[in-house]
Amino acid sequence: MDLTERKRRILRAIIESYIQSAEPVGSKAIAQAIGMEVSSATIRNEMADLESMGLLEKPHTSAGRIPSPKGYRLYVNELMEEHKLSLQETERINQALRLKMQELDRVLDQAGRVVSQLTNYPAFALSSGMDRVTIRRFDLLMVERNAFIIVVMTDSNIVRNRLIRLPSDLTEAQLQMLNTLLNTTFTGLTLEEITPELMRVAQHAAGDAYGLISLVVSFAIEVLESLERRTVHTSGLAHLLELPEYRSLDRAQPLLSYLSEDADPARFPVPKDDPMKILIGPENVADALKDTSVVVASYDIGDGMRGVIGVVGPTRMDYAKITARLSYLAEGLSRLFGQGELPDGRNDHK
Amino acid sequence: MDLTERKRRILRAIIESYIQSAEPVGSKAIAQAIGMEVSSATIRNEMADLESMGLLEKPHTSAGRIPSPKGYRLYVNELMEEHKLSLQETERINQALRLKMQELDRVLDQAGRVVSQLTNYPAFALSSGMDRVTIRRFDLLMVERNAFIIVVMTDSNIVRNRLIRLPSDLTEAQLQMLNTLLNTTFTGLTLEEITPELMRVAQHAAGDAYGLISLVVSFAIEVLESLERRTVHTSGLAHLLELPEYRSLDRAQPLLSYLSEDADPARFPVPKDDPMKILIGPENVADALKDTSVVVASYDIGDGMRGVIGVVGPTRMDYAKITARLSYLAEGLSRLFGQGELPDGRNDHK
DNA sequence: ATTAGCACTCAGAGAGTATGAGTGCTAAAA
DNA sequence: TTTTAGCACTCATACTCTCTGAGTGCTAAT
Repeated sequence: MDLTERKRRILRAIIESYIQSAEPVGSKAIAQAIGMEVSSATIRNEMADLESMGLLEKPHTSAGRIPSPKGYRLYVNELMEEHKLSLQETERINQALRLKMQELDRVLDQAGRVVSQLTNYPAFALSSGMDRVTIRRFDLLMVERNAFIIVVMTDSNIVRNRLIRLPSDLTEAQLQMLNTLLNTTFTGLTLEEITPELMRVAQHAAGDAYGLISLVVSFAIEVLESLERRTVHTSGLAHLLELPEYRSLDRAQPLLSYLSEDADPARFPVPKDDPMKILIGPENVADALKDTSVVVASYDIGDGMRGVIGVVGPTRMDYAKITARLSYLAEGLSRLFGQGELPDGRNDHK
Repeated sequence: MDLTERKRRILRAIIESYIQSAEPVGSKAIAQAIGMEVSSATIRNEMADLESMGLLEKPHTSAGRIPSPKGYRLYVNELMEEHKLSLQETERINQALRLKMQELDRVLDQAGRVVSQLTNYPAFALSSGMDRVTIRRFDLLMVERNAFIIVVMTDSNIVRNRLIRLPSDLTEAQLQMLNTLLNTTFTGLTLEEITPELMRVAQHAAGDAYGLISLVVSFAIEVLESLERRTVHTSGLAHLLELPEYRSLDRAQPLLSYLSEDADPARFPVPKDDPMKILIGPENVADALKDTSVVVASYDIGDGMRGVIGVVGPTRMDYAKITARLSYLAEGLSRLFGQGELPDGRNDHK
């Protein structure tokens, strides 16, 4: 059986109605939506066909039809019209980019927050853990006789610092020596390359100052570790409860706990080749997401790394609107990072 | 009518049973809990008295009794026994302090996360915005000809940094000059004291390099602003839904939206004089919290500043357990910060 | 002061019924 | 061959009614 133009129109009308109302759609309503060119009986026949093609489903005999995941897929691939962002929408996103990014101190993670506010769905943001990060340079700044600041900068242009206080005093000369030693011995090394042997070598070279060396190096290790670690941030989980499909706690609970707090980054889908990906219901690998859809977009954060933001919702989510907003935001983020100037001080990528 | 010893025992038994089960407590159950010294009829009489004293309530005629807020208050003040933390519990908290604090990069905010995991209730953490922060020193570190790192340190020993890239090149001498100018002109100033006039003066002094000055100063302003701003972080909101009183979404929804995301710090109670405060039901100012209880504790973050962590839950929350855990954690945090060594690099307080 | 006994209350569960939106099928009309 | 009107059928939902049992307050006896 082939998908005539009329069938497509009907399918699209059904999906768009269902996206709006979350209620099964009946033949009569569609007849009207289509424009009364045919009667509801005809629509019924068509709907029966669409069902046998696997594009529609019936919650029970005497309800209307709802789209199947396959139906949504067809819709997303072929039927869906690009949602044009209104001036207000783009303005709102731009504002979020400008304002929020200045306010929030961990841009990467907090991008998720913006997404969730923008879409009114729960959102997540992944920081893509980097491989093989190394320290490019160390700087030690004397503050008082017994305190100094460590500043380390990685090869991916991330800068981190820490204030260290010491029980004993310290001369400018010592610090200078330390600085040289660090920059000659510990730059350009990955986490694995900082071995105990290396530390022993450093111990020989440094003598008394070895205690200081190990303080600085363990800070460097912390920095490298934190950068290699991938992290998830979820936000707007409460939005889930606003949706009719999650009014019942039994439905909401498992999804919430899947998403909440210390979620495992590996559980979240990431777009591979394309900048954006839509996963509908069972297309998701994770069991907890089998009844939900996920839209993910990635954005450029410089140095060839990509950040990921995504939205989670019921399969009937408004794909057109969400994808439009998400991709606009992702583009904005890419631009922001691509320019080489991060608004926040503690996360500097090129 | 006075509160005899027996009445107190009965009240306590009722409250502790209700805390456990969330079900109205009947006279028979209490007779048993007390030890069968008296019959249920006697308990009923006592309960009637307790009710007329405003310590108990009836959801309806033929249910058992539940404690009133006044009852909880009495319990908390006089009846409650100190909950002794078990070895496992203290160990768990210590571990959270050690481990989590190293992992998480924004200790202050993330303290809330630990609380929520520790108590299984939604939790919040406030960073107490500081007054009159000033920059104590600026450091500029040359990275490449067209890039340098700004490091600023505030009078409260917080260090922040940012990498700046420039379209044009820059000499070491220029940077040196800039450094001196910044450290003579812009240190020790509060946000309000950095006026346009001051900027004009700096413009005269700096000449061509003014563009750089304004870059650095606007970064400093950002830092000062971010420190003066009080922020809330809530976590573990999903725990709310595990509680029987919030199984119905209509109850949970308003509280969730009150707590969620961009909540206003001013809405959250803070302990004033004592290190810990319990607010029971209507004792809360905020309408949305009228049916809930809040336990808040503050901890020392150095430089005379205090952080606040708190737990939100139904009025029947297990005050004994929660307060014990919260205060132990708060003490641990105070110790951690008090030592002057913060585990994370980007938030250095004394 | 305590207790046994008893009538009374009332939320919640379960059963039965009505409602109506929506379907599939058939047979006639286009 | 396609479309349509008509009709019997389905079934989730809402509603009503009744029953049950935990729990109460009161009274009279201990």
